[in-house]
Amino acid sequence: MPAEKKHKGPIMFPKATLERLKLYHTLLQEEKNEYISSDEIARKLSIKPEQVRKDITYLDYSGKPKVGYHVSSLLDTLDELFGTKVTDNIIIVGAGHLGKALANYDGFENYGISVVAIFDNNPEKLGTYVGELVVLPLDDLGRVIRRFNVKIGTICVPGESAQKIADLLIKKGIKAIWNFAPVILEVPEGILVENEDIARSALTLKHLLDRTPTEKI
Amino acid sequence: MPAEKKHKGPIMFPKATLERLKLYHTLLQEEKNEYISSDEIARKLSIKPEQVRKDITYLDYSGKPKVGYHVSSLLDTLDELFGTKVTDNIIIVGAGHLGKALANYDGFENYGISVVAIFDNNPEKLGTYVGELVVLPLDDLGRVIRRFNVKIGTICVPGESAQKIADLLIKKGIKAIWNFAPVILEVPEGILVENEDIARSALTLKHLLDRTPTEKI
DNA sequence: TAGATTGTTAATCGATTAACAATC
DNA sequence: TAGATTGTTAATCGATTAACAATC
Repeated sequence: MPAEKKHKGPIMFPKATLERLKLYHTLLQEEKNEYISSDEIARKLSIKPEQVRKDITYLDYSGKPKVGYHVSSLLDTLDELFGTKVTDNIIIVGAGHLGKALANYDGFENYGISVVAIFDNNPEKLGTYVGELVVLPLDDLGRVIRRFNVKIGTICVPGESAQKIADLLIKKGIKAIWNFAPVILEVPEGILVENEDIARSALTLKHLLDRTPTEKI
Repeated sequence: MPAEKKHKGPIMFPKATLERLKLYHTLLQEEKNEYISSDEIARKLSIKPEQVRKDITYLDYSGKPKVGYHVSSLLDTLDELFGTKVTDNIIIVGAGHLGKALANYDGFENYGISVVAIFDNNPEKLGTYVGELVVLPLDDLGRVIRRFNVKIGTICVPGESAQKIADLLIKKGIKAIWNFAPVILEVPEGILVENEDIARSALTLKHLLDRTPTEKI
């Protein structure tokens, strides 16, 4: 059936809009007042108020003219959008400093993320505790993924082994990879990858910093 | 002097281009061959080859028709752009799990980042070691910033105290903030903020995952 | 030379902004 | 009601893509 373009179902958000919606989410969580205006949101994020209003039109939500947006119900709408009230079980592969920090990260609670296991093949780490979790061998991956219905796998291993781990995770049924390793992963179609290489993100900072006009002496 | 629009000096890159250039940087670091084509870069990143070529025109670099881009010299150009060969000293505030993981992160070496100090005001942490660094009290901030010419301050404290720490860092002379706390910071003009709230970045993953067509049963 | 690949210009597309209408 | 703020439409701007010229 051609000429059938607009179908019901998941609305696609412009990527930039989605990024801003995440920032609104953070901002609203901090907000103490009952209502907030597009002007105030914009000011705090250094963007334009019409941008904020436009972004919000993508949501199934309306503000009140003359009053602003009702903070808690806009937050509910965003929680719905991101699924933060639905808990997703995730696993972490790699019990190095970063893997351990993530396993212990308490910020996940508010976001519907629960770390159910951490894996490592280093015999010295196997069986040790990371918070309340015991470090498990990779052989247990499949079992844990099935048992906890895990869709998201977090990669915290060195770059050299990241692709191998990605392949393994996918083979064991993972649908999305949260990649903290400093490499570009190749994955089959349909598998999501979210890159989170921490050093790479510092590049933006370094780039902008170096270009800031030099101070007068 | 009006009508003077195009001035020499730092070229401004479109934000999206800059993001991709970071990915090219990562990709080229892994590349074993001497040359790489725009087609291959595009394939690995799931983008279009003309996008890659266009992005590269922003750089002071030319490829070779019929051959491709010379990997090591393109990498040099990108290193120059991001300043990865120039070491920036950074400090970390907050010696929790994440702060400690960052202090120990060995991926920074390749990116021209050196962690010179970690701070915390919790008396139980003061004086303890994080890798080779001793946890220092916030009172030492100014001294360390001056001594090591620190421009980048990393915030790894809980959301509640993040704004206070940001204010303090700026007062002590920091020019850029790398913010791992789950809040939006307000800073004076001229101060850079790079947000890196880890849980927030999981929102994208959750959002997309929830919208993936449900599997047939 | 022919062929492959880069580089560039023009066309298209999409996102942002401006202007203003709607609304409480 | 008047005024403030949202919501929407149209204009602008910028980024992506397509087409093709340049080049080795």
